[in-house]
Amino acid sequence: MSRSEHIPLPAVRRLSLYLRQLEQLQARDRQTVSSRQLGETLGISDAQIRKDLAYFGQFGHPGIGYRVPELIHRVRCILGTDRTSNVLLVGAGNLGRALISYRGFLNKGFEIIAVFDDSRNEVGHTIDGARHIKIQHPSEMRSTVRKHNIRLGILAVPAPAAQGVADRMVAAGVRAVLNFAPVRLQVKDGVAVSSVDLAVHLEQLSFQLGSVGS
Amino acid sequence: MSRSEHIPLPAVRRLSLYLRQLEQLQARDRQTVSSRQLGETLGISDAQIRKDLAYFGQFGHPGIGYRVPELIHRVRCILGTDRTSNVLLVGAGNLGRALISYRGFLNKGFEIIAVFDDSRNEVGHTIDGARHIKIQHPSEMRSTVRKHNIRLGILAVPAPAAQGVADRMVAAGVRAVLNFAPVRLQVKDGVAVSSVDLAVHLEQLSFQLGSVGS
DNA sequence: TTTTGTGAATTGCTTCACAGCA
DNA sequence: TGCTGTGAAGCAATTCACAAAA
Repeated sequence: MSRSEHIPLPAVRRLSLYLRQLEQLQARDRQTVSSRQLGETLGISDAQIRKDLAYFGQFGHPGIGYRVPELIHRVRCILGTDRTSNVLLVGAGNLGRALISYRGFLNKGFEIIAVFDDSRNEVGHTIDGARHIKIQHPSEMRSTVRKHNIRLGILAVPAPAAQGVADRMVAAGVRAVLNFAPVRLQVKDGVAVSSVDLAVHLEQLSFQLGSVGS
Repeated sequence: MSRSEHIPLPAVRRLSLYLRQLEQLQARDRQTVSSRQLGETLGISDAQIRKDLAYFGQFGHPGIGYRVPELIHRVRCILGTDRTSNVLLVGAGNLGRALISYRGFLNKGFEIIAVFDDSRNEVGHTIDGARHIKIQHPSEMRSTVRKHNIRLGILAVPAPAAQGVADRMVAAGVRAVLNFAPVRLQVKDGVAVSSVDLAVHLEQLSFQLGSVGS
């Protein structure tokens, strides 16, 4: 069962949602949860949840449901967030700074430990928000990636620079890129890209506004 | 053909990508483009593009392709971005400020014209970045929404506050919400929600890292 | 009972392949 | 010839429904 029989990407995305909900349940000292209960808050069917989890193994207990702490551990292992990953970020503009100071990353298993920007007046300076991260010049990227075993990079530069920076990141050894630029990135096989595209989100909402009619 | 025969949501999302690519082509004075050419840069098949566009009408010219300026106009009308929409934003923290100063919105047909935050030391102050937007208290939301005919709201507050703010936005008359909080928002029928979920993106990438093996 | 895990049925989306038009 | 628009075919994802387990 476990891996290899081809897992739908939507199932992986939902796994993240399950994990978050499970963490909330754990915070309330809930010991077990059924697929139906888990799905209710998330608007996902019980069958969907069981099938999603079954792609990765048998974690449930018939008649009982899923044990919350156990399932949290299993899902974290599946997603690879059972240990914290070092992350780099390129682009110390408004968005980049907002991401750096975003608290949510750390307890999700990600830590931004290096920031790059090529503009003169940024390099060498420290980010305002607490943790003393010095902004480095991109030329140092390769050595930093090796030194801290960085596999994931966040791309928060303007669109015209995005592909060039992505190439640099991949050349430096980064294997997964979270892209905020409104551009389709070309990367070699074995490198994963996930894009956050604000225009697409806004236009999708705008379309839905038109469909319902005001 | 046009509306009503049920349009796949993925098709709407791709429409945004087509539009962006078309705008780039127009900037290079390209007059026409075939579905194959349009798809090449985006990694989308020609048949997919023709089918997506056919959900909304017949815009192409056999033997020629699609006329770039014409198709741009048509797609903007479909998405509802042929005229600029007034947008409000709640949450003047790091992320909120980054979004306000983000240039990309305006020429995509969206303008943030009102910002709300309930923390004492924010209300009344002006956002640093250029355009003199005063931060308002949420109690003024309803009147501002009516006054400026706002239908779309951006939610950039911490998770625990998100549902409450969403309720307030909907009560004020907002019909579409772009949500940045890691929470499943409950809204009444007729209100559209689209969520940007960083944890989901990061965990998806983390999973893919594990699948390929380092 | 309750609830899982899973084959079977179904729904939805994408690709194929070709008639028709320029 | 080149290219669109579209029914038919194929594939992928979701839901159904039930045997097995507690």
